[in-house]
Amino acid sequence: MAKRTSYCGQVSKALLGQEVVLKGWVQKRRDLGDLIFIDLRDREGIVQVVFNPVFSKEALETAENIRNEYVIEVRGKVVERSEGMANKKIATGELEIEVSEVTVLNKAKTPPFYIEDDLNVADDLRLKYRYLDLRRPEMTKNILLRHQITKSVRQYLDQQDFIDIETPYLTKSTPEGARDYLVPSRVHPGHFYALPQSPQLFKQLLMGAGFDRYYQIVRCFRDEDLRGDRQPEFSQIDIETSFLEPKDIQDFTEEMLANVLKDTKGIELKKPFPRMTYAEAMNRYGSDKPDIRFAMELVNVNECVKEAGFKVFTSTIENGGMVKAINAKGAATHYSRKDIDALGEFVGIYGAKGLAWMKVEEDGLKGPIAKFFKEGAENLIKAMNAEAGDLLLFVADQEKVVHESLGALRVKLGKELDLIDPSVFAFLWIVDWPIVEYDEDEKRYTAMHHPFTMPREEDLALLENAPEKVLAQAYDIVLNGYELGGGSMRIHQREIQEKMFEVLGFTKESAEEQFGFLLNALEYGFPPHGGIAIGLDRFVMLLAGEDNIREVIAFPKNGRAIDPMAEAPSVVSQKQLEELSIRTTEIEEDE
RNA sequence: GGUCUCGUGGUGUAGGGGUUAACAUGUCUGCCUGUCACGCAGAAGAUCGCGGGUUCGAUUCCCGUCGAGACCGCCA
Repeated sequence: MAKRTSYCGQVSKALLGQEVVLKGWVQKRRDLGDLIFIDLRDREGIVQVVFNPVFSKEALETAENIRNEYVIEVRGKVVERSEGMANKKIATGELEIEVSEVTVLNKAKTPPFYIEDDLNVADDLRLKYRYLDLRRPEMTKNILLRHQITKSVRQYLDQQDFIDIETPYLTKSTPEGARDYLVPSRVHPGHFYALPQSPQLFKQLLMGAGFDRYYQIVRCFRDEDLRGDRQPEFSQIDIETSFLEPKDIQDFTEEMLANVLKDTKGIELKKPFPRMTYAEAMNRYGSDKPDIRFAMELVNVNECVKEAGFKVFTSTIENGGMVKAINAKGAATHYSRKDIDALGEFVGIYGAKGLAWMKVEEDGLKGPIAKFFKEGAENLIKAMNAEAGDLLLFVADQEKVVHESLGALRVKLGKELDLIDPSVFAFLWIVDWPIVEYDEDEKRYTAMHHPFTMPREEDLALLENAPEKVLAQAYDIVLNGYELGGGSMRIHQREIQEKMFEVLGFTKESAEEQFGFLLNALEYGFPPHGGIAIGLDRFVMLLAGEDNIREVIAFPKNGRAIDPMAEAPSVVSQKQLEELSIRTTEIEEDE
């Protein structure tokens, strides 16, 4: 077997006239009889190779039996295609290879789907044959981009004196947060490890150990239902530092992200990124991860509507709720009555009991409820910054419902009305998060970020009696409407950490049992510290222009956490279970 | 856990109470020396997801089930 001299996709004019050896997969064979063209593909691209009895009769005869996805090796001369024969669609389109020798390295069955971009097949089929799916140039490109991104991140963090340290995957289950993936211990019957939801405690303890600046590109595991931007195992760029302020951490994070954008997309980001408080984000966008690439902000219209005599609005306000609206600019003609009804159903998903609407026309407001607003129309139009052709959409409810429903509607309309420039990367910090929120189901406070987050110094006194008013030294980084990452300053004093556990409903004993090692460590000279974690999969997804993180993970799970290729999860033998002292309650179907 | 949508040759779709189940693409065979969505001629390929019901008759209607997708819940 001859040595490869070039990737197919990297054949260039510099090689003109030279003999090359290429190895790759047959993308397409075009058989014209005594003349055969093959598009040969490898990870870098495609080049056309030509079989002609003038170059080699033997090679032509071999080529007659070659089929798609065969792995072949060709030897031949790089030549310029004759006038008018260039293919502008591929990078190597002005060149081709005159083949003098060909070897079939391996045959291939006809693949279950065609290896091409813009594929239209069921996701499960793609996942079952993921190794074929990954041959598709757009998938190869995504995986290569992922590599470029992690390379850029590592380079930057290394330059900044961060130390890459591994942390355990077999660790301890904790009650807070997501459901854990458990791993049974053979050596200790009835005992289980948990796979980490994040290396949170370990990275804090590394600060306690004095490493000062840590990073790790690390797998995290959460046993929750999947979404387009959520997989049961996912990767974080995990960072922790000692002795820094939130601003320092945000600054180097921005620089790191900006470097990646520059290295991989050639885009120069403006720094610093904008900052917005959590309260403002909820108020203006109805979301803690607003997409600020377009406006259509939520407007509180309580003052404009409370006197109007429209009972739904007035009674909501009287009962402590609110009325907010968004202005779908110029959408009045795009949306029929039926379309608006559909929008009403959409906000219903988020608990809104209805969607009121009015169309703005030259001579005022129109629509079934317009009659209530004859008086205050001017004010309303002004508040909504409205003009003829606009569609005003209102939700009246308790704050949470108003924000969630209108926030979601805003995003939906932003897409439908094509208000979003997909080439823009809009980063944003969300700061001043509440430290806890009240969980109605569990009748207790739960940590909004995590239980180790440091409250603002000035709010510490409130922790005892009004924890819901305490703001955290926490910050999320948002990109194009996705939560890209989040971080915080951590508690480094035992008393405050104990107080926090108390607020979260832990008894002294349970706190000691779950997190005793952390509490102990805090007593041995623990430095002030804080950090951040960036969701790598989402970051790659957004830079790749995809809308599902499956597209940037080599071997992802499907929507039900199954790997259709490896057929995981699967039943295991009775012997294995016995070794682990495990008895299952489900009846196994296939062994 | 909930709501909604979908399940028809390898793949993607159309169809519809009685059909030879249609189309595109792929596959196979033959012809073809400038193709690149090659072309031309021909061929093979489907128990219409599975189970039950209604009916003289079901791939079509109904119920269940399994599978897939989207969203909600969940994801500190």
